[in-house]
Amino acid sequence: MILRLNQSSGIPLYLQLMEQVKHAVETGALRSGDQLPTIRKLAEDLVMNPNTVARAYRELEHEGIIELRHGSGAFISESLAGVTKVTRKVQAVMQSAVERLVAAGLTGDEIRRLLENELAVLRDAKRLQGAEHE
Amino acid sequence: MILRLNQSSGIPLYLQLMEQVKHAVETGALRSGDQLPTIRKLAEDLVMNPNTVARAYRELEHEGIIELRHGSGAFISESLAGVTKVTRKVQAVMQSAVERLVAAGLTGDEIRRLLENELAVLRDAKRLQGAEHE
Amino acid sequence: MILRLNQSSGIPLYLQLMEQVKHAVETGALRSGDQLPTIRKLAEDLVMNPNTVARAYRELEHEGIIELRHGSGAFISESLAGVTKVTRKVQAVMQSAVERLVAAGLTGDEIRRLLENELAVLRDAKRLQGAEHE
Amino acid sequence: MILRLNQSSGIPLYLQLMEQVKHAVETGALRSGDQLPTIRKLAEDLVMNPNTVARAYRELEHEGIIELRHGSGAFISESLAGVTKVTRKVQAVMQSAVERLVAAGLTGDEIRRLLENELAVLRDAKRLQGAEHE
DNA sequence: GTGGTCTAGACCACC
DNA sequence: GTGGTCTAGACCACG
Repeated sequence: MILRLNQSSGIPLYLQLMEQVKHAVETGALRSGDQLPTIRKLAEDLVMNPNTVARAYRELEHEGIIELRHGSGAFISESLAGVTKVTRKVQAVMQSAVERLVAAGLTGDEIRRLLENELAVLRDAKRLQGAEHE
Repeated sequence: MILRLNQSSGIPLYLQLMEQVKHAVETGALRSGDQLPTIRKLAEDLVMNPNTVARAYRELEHEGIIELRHGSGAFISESLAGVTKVTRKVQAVMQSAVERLVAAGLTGDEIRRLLENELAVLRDAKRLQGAEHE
Repeated sequence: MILRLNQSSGIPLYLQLMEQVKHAVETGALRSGDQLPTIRKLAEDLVMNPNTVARAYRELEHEGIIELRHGSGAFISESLAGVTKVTRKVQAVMQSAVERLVAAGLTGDEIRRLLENELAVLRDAKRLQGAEHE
Repeated sequence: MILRLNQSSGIPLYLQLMEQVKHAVETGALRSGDQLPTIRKLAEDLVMNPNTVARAYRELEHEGIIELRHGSGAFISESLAGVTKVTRKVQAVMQSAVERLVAAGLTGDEIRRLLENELAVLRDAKRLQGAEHE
């Protein structure tokens, strides 16, 4: 699993960590039973405060994505009922769209705004289900 | 111009406002020279504090999107050099992708993570240009 | 007299106008009895609101720099007791300093901060007399 | 670092604060990595509202002068690319000029106008580079 | 304990 | 009437 953290993004580090673990689970890069790095090791590797890694792990546990087993570490949960499987086919849809938008000259921020706008339209039309961060 | 604000999203209201104004400018809903609502009026319409609207306007001015004329109001800048034109064709690309992803059962958050992942891949490949919020 | 106005400077237009008239008087470009342009004409020439020109003239009159004679126009005052004569020699001192600073790579803002710092030091030492804008 | 604020100057407090921090950075009184006082402490020391200090810090961050690290404090940026080094030699140029002008009887305001005039002349001659506040 | 956001309301400055 | 500043204080988010 590749972890890309951006210190100066303004997005909380613990949230960046959570999002990347979730995405890895969704794509199958991380599977039920897989062990995650220890808090201490991850904090060291990513040069961040162990409290921050701990918070990410704690909230991932709260969401049922991982299990914290005292004394032995953090593991991807066995039951991942609510997790959608993001297939390669599905990834290809986004990849293709992004490539066309970048080719059209759009920046990442502009693409994000486009996406948010589409999601907002669907939300207004009540066609979109599930937990939303906004 | 449609303004959709989400009080419970956790995203600062002034940022939501900024993003929506930027998107309106990118799609051409707002054009150079157009006058924006006054701070007080917008605050009243959106049921928020005038200081919060003022902060959004002030930061949009810093970014060169709008111009604040003391005593006369807020206007879209005449020179919008860095603004990409988001055409209907470009919007259709995103709309189509989102519709397929929603049909595949993905939630908004999952779609956002997919997008972030694609952008991160391109960023690593140094193919993506322009200001990024992360 | 050359008038240089900067619409986007953030400095009030009426103040810019006042400063330039004062400087012209100090250097002798404008002398006692000289007639200033009418409010209407100046507003037209500089593409600004006549109220703004009127305010500048009103405050210059308040400071005793000019006299407003109803029906005939604005004139530089006959008695300019408090006005320091800025000789060419004095101007040369500043010119030489600025040229050396610009040659050293400083921007206008940096030079202004240098000046403010020097003035503050003198002010603290109580060696500087006279009205200060700060 | 010496901070001189003038409550009655008409110049916004947050701007005065920004200018002084910038000058301290330019002269080397503050260096990359140095921690600034916390918002609350500075507000207390200067007898002003924490929000006002926060605004100064926020705008200095926008300009890339400082870095705000959530939960740990404010620090001078590591990369200060655009900052000119104001050496003692350069300071001496301004000091000497100001002393001669004060000796000639000029007030601070008159000296400021002299400077602005010189800068305007150079600007017109397109010899002056860099960000200008006007 | 750090910075960040938001509200409420007063008062000022500009056009 | 417009935007701009400042204060006061509550509450949240981060490390």
